[in-house]
Amino acid sequence: MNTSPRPAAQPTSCPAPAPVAQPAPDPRENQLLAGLPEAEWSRWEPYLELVNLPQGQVLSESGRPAGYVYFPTTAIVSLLYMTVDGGSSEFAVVGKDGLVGISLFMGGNATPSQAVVQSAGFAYRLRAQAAREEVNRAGPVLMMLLRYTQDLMGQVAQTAACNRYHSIEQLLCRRLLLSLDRLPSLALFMTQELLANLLGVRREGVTAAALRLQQAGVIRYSRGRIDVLDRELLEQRVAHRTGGANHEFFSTRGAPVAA
Amino acid sequence: MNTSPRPAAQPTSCPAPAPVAQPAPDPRENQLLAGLPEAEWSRWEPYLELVNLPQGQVLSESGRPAGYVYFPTTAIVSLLYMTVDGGSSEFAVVGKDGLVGISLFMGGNATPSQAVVQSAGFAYRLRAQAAREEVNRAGPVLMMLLRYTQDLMGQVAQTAACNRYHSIEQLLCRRLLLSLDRLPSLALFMTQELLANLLGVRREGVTAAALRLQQAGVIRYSRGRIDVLDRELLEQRVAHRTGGANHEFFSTRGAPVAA
DNA sequence: GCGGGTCTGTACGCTGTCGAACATAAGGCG
DNA sequence: CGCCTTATGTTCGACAGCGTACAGACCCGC
Repeated sequence: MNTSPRPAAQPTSCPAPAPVAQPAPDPRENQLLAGLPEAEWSRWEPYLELVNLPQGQVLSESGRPAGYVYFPTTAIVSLLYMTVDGGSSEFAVVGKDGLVGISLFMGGNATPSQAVVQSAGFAYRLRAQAAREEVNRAGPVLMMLLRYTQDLMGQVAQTAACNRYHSIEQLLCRRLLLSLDRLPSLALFMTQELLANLLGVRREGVTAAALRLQQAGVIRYSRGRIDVLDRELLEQRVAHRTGGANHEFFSTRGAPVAA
Repeated sequence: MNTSPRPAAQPTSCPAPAPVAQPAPDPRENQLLAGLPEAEWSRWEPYLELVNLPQGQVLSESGRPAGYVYFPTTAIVSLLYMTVDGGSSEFAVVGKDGLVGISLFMGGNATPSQAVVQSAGFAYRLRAQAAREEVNRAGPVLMMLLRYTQDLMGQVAQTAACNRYHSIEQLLCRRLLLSLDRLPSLALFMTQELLANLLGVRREGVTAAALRLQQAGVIRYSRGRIDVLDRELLEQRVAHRTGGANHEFFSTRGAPVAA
């Protein structure tokens, strides 16, 4: 059986690429914001506040209510389920495809979860109060929020299934793709240790899997930097049953949310 | 590594206790319905339709939209994530504490999931259209739906974590408790084969775990009937680390939803 | 260019789970 | 009562992942 949960996945150290890239961050890079009708968008725009999220920052915790809803553009955020003994397990990944802070506009949040910035970058945030008001309007924004929530649910359900059936290598491939889908480049900045914590496996397990991937020419990595050389191969390995039939398994990408 | 997903968990055979018990089913046994304010409740009551759900019935599938939202009272429904090769993995359990058909009032449902009646019983159902109209009112009903969705998310996230860290015995204990929390009695009607499919493990693994539980006086079972003798012991075993420190782990019960 | 911290690679024994195949028991039904 | 189906129990070898411990490799700062 699996035993101790991995330590909490908030690396105090991780080789983020210095003070992060500085390109102009357009709020509409976030797909949810981009999908808003003009009317709602112009109402919101003045209230959106640009923030630079350093890797490791905690955006929300189960106990106290976070004051903002975050719409990442270049940042990536991990949603972690916290165990009683301080461990954690990632159950969803949010990037430019989504938003952090669902619990703000859906009633009480009793789930021991945490949102931690996993990859430094930019996000736009909105005061919780503003978000709640939008819910009461029962307009397109509410629909957007509901659609995204639905999508997130799908991602979490898939995570549950993967956690049950996948090998470490498969989990790793899937996780790399989750980040890849939310970044412009093919370079990921995360150590094997961090990956192990997110996936809930041993660091050595990640090392072994990463080695295989590197030898197969799928990725190249060194000290916290991972370059994806062949995305297709990566996708194949998620589905690939190592021994046995070669059927597909889980699709990796979440369904596109905002049109 | 884990390999093949378990076969789909829709047992064509399962020793349900004949034509099910026939007690008078009060809609307000469902906690969500019970939590509605008077105004909403009286608006809804005429539209609620009592249905008797046989074990194995599929309430909704990813492809086609189900026409109803179901509020179980005595029935229990499994939410299953479907894999591409026909396997399935349970990611949530819904009983009198919740509702089936979230995707009806939240936009597009791209998740390959299925809602299957796991334990025969009664439920009240409402036409999808009626549910959608309530969302647009942005009233207490919407709040109720959002709160429950939030709760469900928590349950799914927990399932993901459990699937990563728990042993078969722990998974089994948790699953028994999930059913127990949604039934009036201490008798569960499910074969080890069915349990194995829900949990995503081998039937033999369930047999071994169940044997240990029986020998420890936690449960007693025979051919599809499981009697829980000591619920507390069951709860302990979910958290219990077999070897090593004895800290708690995940709480089993979902947070109460409707006040 | 030397030292220390961090990230990655390797090894060993152990246990839980898997796949497969088969043995026993408990009900249902004719 | 006896047969057949279904549920549960048992066994065996294989192997992925775990815990632990340690060795190299790379980077940074002094």
